[in-house]
Amino acid sequence: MKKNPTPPVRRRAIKDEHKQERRQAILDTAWRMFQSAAYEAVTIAGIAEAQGLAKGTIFLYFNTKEELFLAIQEQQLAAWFDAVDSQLEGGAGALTVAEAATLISHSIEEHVGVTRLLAILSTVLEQNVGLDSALRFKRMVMERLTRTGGLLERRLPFLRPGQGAQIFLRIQALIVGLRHLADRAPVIQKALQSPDLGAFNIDFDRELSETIAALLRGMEKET
Amino acid sequence: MKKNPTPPVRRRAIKDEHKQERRQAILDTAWRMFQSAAYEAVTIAGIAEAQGLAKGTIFLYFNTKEELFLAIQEQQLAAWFDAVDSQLEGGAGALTVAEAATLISHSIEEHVGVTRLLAILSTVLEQNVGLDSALRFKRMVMERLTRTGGLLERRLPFLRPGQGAQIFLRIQALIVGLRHLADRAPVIQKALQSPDLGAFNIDFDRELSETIAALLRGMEKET
Amino acid sequence: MKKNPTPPVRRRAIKDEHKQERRQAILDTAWRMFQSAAYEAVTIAGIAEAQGLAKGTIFLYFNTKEELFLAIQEQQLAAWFDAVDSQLEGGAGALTVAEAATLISHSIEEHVGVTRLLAILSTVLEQNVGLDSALRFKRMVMERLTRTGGLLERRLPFLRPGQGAQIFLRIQALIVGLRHLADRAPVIQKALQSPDLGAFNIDFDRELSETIAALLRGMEKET
Amino acid sequence: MKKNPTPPVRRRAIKDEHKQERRQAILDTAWRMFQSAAYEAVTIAGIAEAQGLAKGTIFLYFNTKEELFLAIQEQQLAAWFDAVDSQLEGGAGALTVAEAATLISHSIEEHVGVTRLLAILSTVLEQNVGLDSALRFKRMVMERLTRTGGLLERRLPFLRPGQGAQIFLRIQALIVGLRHLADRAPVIQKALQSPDLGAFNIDFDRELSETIAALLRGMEKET
DNA sequence: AATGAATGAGGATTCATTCAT
DNA sequence: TATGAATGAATCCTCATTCAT
Repeated sequence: MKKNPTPPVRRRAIKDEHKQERRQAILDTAWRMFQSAAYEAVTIAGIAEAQGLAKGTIFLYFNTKEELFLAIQEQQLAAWFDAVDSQLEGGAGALTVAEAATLISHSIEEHVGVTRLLAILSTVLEQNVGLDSALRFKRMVMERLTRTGGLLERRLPFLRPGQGAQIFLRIQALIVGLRHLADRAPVIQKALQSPDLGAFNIDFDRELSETIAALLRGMEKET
Repeated sequence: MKKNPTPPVRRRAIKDEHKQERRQAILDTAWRMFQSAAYEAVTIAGIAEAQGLAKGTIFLYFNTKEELFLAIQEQQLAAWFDAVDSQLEGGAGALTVAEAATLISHSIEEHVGVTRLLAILSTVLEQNVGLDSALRFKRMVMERLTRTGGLLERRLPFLRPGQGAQIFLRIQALIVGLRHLADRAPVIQKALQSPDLGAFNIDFDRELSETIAALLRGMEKET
Repeated sequence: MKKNPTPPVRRRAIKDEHKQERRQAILDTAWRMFQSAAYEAVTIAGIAEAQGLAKGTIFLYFNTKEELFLAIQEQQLAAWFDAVDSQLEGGAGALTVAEAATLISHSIEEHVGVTRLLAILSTVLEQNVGLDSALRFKRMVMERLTRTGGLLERRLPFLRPGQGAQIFLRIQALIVGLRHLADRAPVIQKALQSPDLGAFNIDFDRELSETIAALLRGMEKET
Repeated sequence: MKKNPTPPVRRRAIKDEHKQERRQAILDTAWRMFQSAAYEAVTIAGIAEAQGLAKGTIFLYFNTKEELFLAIQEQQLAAWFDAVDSQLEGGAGALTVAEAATLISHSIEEHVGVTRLLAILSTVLEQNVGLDSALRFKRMVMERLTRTGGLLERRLPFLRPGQGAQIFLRIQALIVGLRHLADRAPVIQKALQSPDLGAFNIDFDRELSETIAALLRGMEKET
């Protein structure tokens, strides 16, 4: 059935480099599938098939389904932090609160997937994961949070040391919460078409942006 | 086998009044069980048994498990709104932002269960309910949100019309997000014992309170 | 597809009597399947299908596959004890050791299945069973062992109190061991066709009978 | 990465002698692991790792996991026969039945592992081996059985030719059966704490010893 | 209205074994 | 010879929901 004269996929990943490639290919496939389906709908069997591998092979690279998606989250989160960092490092002078809020909320808008994963992080992903994976993930987040928080503090001089990271923690909470408000089940979608419920049709991006702005202003004033 | 001359529980709820009683009894039992167990751990079979009913009977009063818990959420949310309302109506003069933040966050602290339900509202409860239930629930929330939002606006004069409700929506998002951050799986719990990760051990109540305060201050300044 | 004008199987077992019937039907089916297949080859799905039930229904009657087979063992063992008892009660006078050995080993020959179950009792059946089932089973065995042991003591006057039961325990061990020697995998079967290995082709019944006889004689002499 | 000037382990076993060494090393490791874990818990991967080899390498020396353990059983059984032989050859005169029973049961007590392997011999080990391995194993057992049986006949003059081997076969059955009775699953362990079931808590060594004695007495009397 | 027996979908995971390198 | 990456078979059990009684 398969007659590729030149098989596009390496049969065996012997070298570390190739193993990394394969690991990444699995992550990419899973990530792609997750973007158009709910977490539960993305099965290991599906990922394996889509990737041209056997089910068992997936488990050579990830101990559990949850660890696989935690690894995805790790990368996506890192990508988001990268984006924010480069924005914050892009300039030197102090930002206005409005500018900072826009910068952050824009970066989030461009990483929608992260927010969907974030929304199931504690209830699903972190539930079936080894201590190693958990530690690795949390440490990565902590590190980036500290770093990016520091960068933010530099651009928002009213922030006291540590408040940068704290803001991002609060923003994370906001993201999860707003994701929940914005990702509505079909029935809810339908219900909210009722004119009297229009106010529930919130715009995730806009609402996030404004709330972040308010939050920053509030922390500024606090000083 | 059981020949109670005066059965303590009504066998059949014929009159509407009795049906309501039974419906409420089911809700109360489920609510009680949920307070000391995870949602998944509260099974229909368990509720039925605890209530002295048959499994099938539960489904005469609620179409799905999710509708049952949505009804609970409706009541608990109403109770919370009641508490906030009475607080806001208790006084007349303008509140400081700090006072308002304390008032709100205290009311939340006293309704922990609500926040736990809120955290699974969109991902679980709203996923398997009928349009009727969804509409009814959303309408109730909208109504209370508007009302309580109005009351808040009266006590925080810097708020523009509609901002009161908006604040509560933002707080809802915060609650969900912070719940997720605070309710950690055992592995995560263990991981966070690592000294370098201590900053992740957030105190739900305290963090919520402070963030609400910052948010209110920010919205005040906005004007 | 199924158009039985008069369905041969009751659809729902409401009355206790019918539930017992269904439970027994499941046991009978599983037992029948076990007699022509290895334990692992008898799957719950297979039993359910053969019985015209859904998989889940089996679990209404038995908590685990192992409990199901433990229940079978309970019945089969009881049947064997019944047979031995009736033999022992059939006469009154003292038996010779040879007569007793023959009586017992004959009864075993007529209950081959019991010995096959006995052979997997501790390694398989007792591994995934609730405390209740375990207790129930062990108590039943204990009771019958005591009873039948007592009967044996009456017919073999040289036995001291308690030795009857002890003999049956030793016989149980012998059965298990000889079963293991006699139930050979196909390769072993083939290997034992080699002339120099002929002595390994033991005859379960004969060997059991003779060993029991020797054992009884030895216990007689002991006195 | 590792540049040991004098590698402690031979990388490649070219000469037959070295192959034997490696084969034996694998057996020793597996045997050591089996002594503190259940058969299923001793995995090929585990053995390989403990031995510093790759999984695949194990299969260069043994066709299946079962053949590996059959080879272990072969050696351990031989060791046990050696022990018995040297005991039997140690003296010259006739033994009493009690002395013989003690001699044998003591030798078994000192080879607990053998009895544990014996208990899974026919149900597990012999199920997935090649004809060659099977033949080799059975022939070895036959040979030793004959030899040791002969030695026993010399020390127990009442035994007729062939009865020595027969006794050991019966003892093997007893061992298997008593192992099954003595090695109880945790639930069973718990169940047997019930006072009325105390009689099931048999002492393997003691029971084996007494039963062997009875068996020998019985065979003596038989003559 | 109440019961509770029956249903059935649904999926991760392990590990001996193979075989490309 | 050695490696170790890849394979893939194989199955129990839960529990919300339905529906015959």
